[in-house]
Amino acid sequence: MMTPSTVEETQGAFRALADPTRRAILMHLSARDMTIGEVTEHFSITRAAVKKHLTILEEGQLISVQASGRERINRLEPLGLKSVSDWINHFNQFWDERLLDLQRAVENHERTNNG
Amino acid sequence: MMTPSTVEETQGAFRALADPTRRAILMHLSARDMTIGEVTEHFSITRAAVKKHLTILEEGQLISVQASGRERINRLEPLGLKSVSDWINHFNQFWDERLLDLQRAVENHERTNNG
DNA sequence: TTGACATAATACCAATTGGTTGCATTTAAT
DNA sequence: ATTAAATGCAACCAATTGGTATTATGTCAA
Repeated sequence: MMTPSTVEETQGAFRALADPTRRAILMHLSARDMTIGEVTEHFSITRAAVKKHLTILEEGQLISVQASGRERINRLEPLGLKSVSDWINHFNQFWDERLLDLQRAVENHERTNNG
Repeated sequence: MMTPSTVEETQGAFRALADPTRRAILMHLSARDMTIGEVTEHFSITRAAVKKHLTILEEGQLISVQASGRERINRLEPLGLKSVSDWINHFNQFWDERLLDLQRAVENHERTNNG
C-alpha cells in the first residue's frame, strides 16, 4: 500500500500549483464540479486561458475531466495532492525541531525575565 | 496562535517549489547548512545559476542566508513550508472522503467476489 | 601587498509562460 | 435545417525563467 509518488507526478503537481489562478481554480472545484464556462465566470481572463490552466491541472493529475455532451466537467482529484503532501512531510522532522527550538527560546526568555 | 500565512508568502513558497533543482537544493540543505559553492558541487550548472535559485528560495522564505566572512551560509527554514502545508491541508477533507470511497469500493468488490 | 577564493552583479540568450484573438467543430434547442 | 452554445485549437505576443559568460568586489592567506 501507499505506492510512492513518482518524480514526474511530483513535478507535474508542483508545477501546476505554482500559479495562483490554478490554486484558486482548485479551491473553486473543491466546492463542486464545474464546466470550463463555469470556472471561467470566477475570473477575469478568457475561457481559452482558463482552458490552458485546466489542462496543466489535468497533467498534474490534480483534476480529472469528463466529457458530457458539449460540456466538459472538471473535477477535483484530491489524491493528486498526495505527492506534494508526501514531499512536504519529509521536512516535518526539521519543522518539529525548529518549533521546539522556538519553544525553548520562549521559555528561556520567560524564565530570565519573570522567574 | 498559528498566525495564518499571507497570500504573498504562499505564492513565494509555491513559486520556489515549482522547480526541481530548487526542491533538490532544499533536500541537500535538510542534511546540513551549506555555502553557495557547496550547494553547487551537487549540480552540473554554474554557481551563478545556483545563486539565482537560492535567491528565489530566500524570497519564498524557505531558506535564510547568513554572511560569514567571504562565504554565505544557506540554511533551511522549515517553517517556511508551513504556508504550503496549510494550503494542502485544506484539501485533506476531500482526500479523506476519496480514500473512504476507494475503501468502500474495494470492500464491495471483495464481498461480491469472495463473500 | 599580492594572489587566490567566494561571492555579487550585469548583460545576454533561448525556451517557457500566461495571456490574447480568431476560427473550426460538436451538440442542443427552436 | 438553422442557430446558438460550449468547447477545441492555432497563431501570436510580452514577460518571465533558467541558464550562460564576463567582470567587479570583498576577504583570507602567504
